[in-house]
Amino acid sequence: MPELPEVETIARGLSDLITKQCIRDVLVNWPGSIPQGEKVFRERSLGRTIQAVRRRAKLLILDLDNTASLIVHLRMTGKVLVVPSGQCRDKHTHLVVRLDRGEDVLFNDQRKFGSCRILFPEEFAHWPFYATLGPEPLETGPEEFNQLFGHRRAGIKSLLLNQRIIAGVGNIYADESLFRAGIHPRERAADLPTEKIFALHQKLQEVLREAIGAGGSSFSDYVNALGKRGDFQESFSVYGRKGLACPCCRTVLEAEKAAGRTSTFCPGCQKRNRQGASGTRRAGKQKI
DNA sequence: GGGATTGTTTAAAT
DNA sequence: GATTTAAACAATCC
Repeated sequence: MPELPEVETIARGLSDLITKQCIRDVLVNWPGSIPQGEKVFRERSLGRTIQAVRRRAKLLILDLDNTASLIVHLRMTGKVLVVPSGQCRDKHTHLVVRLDRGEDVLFNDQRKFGSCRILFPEEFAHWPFYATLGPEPLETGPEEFNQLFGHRRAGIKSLLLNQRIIAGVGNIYADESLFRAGIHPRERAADLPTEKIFALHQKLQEVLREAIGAGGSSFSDYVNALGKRGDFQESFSVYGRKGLACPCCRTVLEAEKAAGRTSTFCPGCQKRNRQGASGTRRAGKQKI
């Protein structure tokens, strides 16, 4: 749910609220939210000042004045909220970072998949997940983008979702950018003409920028650091709209599994390159 | 209670 | 051996 635009929105809001504030206390309600354990987490954060808040991929990163970084991965249902100290605590609030000016930063996660850790630069750089992330889509030019995808035989959607190929894209923005570029989600990347790859690059950047401008998407329960919902769900063309009309050609939208995830697309606007044309013809061996 | 939800890892297949 | 696919995993909701 929180993908690049949502995490970016949280980071920007959080930056205004907590930069230059000092961490006075840490309260742990669910130890599973901090894999390093409470002792290490407290040692590395108590008395430290938050110098900057930023995003990389879907990671929210708070840089501390001891060179360490507090890194939050929201996964499915994670939220980070700033509230007046002691307020608004519910059973899904797993971690409370108490600041020195009367506010708490809450880590709230209904499904407990998210996590928070504090890493020093050396550890951060060698964290396998971080070290293997692909480039930021908004900082990638068309030629580089083409090199990431052009020769690969995997389905285009699974590549978009692969954080090692390109970072920060999830199911929403994969479906929306494929629709805008007129590409079927199960098309093999290598079968796409270069112009289509360029189109995808442009549309992906476009949809990400629009979503950031709208404060992210809140089709379910996403909220930013102030508890405010985003507006981009109003602009979805295909995501979550199976059975409804394509906003472009009015064809009924369909859904298929691609890379193990539901993928909604328009059969009219997103036609397959070759395979689809002659039905189910298939070369080579075929088991009965 | 089965199925869907998510991003990521790991195992298996090509 | 590299690339790709599928299944597993976490917890919860409907």
